[in-house]
Amino acid sequence: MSTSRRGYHHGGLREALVALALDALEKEGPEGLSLRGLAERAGVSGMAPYRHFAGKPALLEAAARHGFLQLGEELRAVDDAGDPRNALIAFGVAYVRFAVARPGLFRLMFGGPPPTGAEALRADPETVFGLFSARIAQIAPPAGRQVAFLACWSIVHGYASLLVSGRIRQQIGAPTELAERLGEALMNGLSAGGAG
Amino acid sequence: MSTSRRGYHHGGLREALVALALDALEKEGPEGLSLRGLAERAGVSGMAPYRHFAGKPALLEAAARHGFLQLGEELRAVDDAGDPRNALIAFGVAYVRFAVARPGLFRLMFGGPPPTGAEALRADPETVFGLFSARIAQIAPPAGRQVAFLACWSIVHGYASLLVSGRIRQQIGAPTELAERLGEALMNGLSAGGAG
DNA sequence: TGTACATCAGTGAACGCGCGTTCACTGATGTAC
DNA sequence: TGTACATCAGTGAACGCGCGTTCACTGATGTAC
Repeated sequence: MSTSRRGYHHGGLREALVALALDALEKEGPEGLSLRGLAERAGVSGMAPYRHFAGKPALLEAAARHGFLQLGEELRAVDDAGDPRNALIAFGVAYVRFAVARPGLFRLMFGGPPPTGAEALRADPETVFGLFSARIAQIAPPAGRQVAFLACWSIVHGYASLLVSGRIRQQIGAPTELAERLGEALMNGLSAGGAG
Repeated sequence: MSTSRRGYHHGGLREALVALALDALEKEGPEGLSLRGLAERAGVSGMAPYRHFAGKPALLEAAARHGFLQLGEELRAVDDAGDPRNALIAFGVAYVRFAVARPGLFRLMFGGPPPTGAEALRADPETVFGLFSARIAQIAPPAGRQVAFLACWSIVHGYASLLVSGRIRQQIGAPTELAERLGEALMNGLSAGGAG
């Protein structure tokens, strides 16, 4: 609304700061991110962010939450309730694609304990992974669901993490293609073993 | 040798600094680690570390290398060339045990790009995971080895990472027991699908 | 065994930096009457 | 429609801190002769 008018009031400073944080996350990594730097880039005094965030951890949490919501959307976009096996593989591919496209954000989201330790943030992944759970429930017997869920999330998260931390050279194959093959191998295991 | 004599010369400052770094890694996390703090804890001036390390990244690399060597040892200790399937599962359990016991070190080792980007450090995991490779070669056909290797490393690394970053509550089961079940599920998949 | 000297491993003061955060403030905005 | 006033969203100078790193130095050690 006041976005068009430049002046004393920024208008959408909160959203602008989160957007700049997401940008800086990729350029400088989670460690290099500073509140002052973001304020400067937003064209605003160093104190202005404190109008909108309690402090640096609060801003980081907002950025991480944004990431979880975005990841959730990208998973939903490839979901397929009719073919849960394919849906799970597609989730894995989307997860890896997300991590490779936004390694800084991915590291913020999963690199350590949540910035503020807020319950809400901790719950967010479970919202995202409610998608995983729902598809798993379609293919695994109740007793095997927990292990199947952990297996799916672990293999995909591990592959994404190893790519992002540079421990796997990407040249050995397109990440998304390999993610697909990993998913298939695991699917075989879950059905063969009954995951019990 | 001169360890017993306290005086101008510390004696084993390099080793002492690495040991203190490993300690601080668990108490303050990789981000909270400072060269000055370590020097102070070693009872030495702030400049003394520069006798032994080019700078902070060099010290971090030394600590990370220590971690990779240690992890390699712990994997070797549970190796079993006679039963590669069991050996791989035991590797996974040991890997998870390592991560849970030393989360700070684990995050340093795998949290981001290697501190100095040195080739030697990048190669270290491959030394460690030469163990994985050798056992995989015993159970997977040549064409499927790459995928099988990635699948093993990913599932175990992912589970360890999710535990360390607090995204999985440890209460849902003993980490090592779950690691074992994840390993079994994956083993089924690798043999059922031919991993080809 | 004694001496001279190179080298090694530390000291300690200081630098400049960027940070998160505080403080008291001021300009802009919106609303009640 | 106009005015008074509460509230909101910024300013800008300053604080104190801990950091990595520099500099010129000095005490301890070991070795050649």
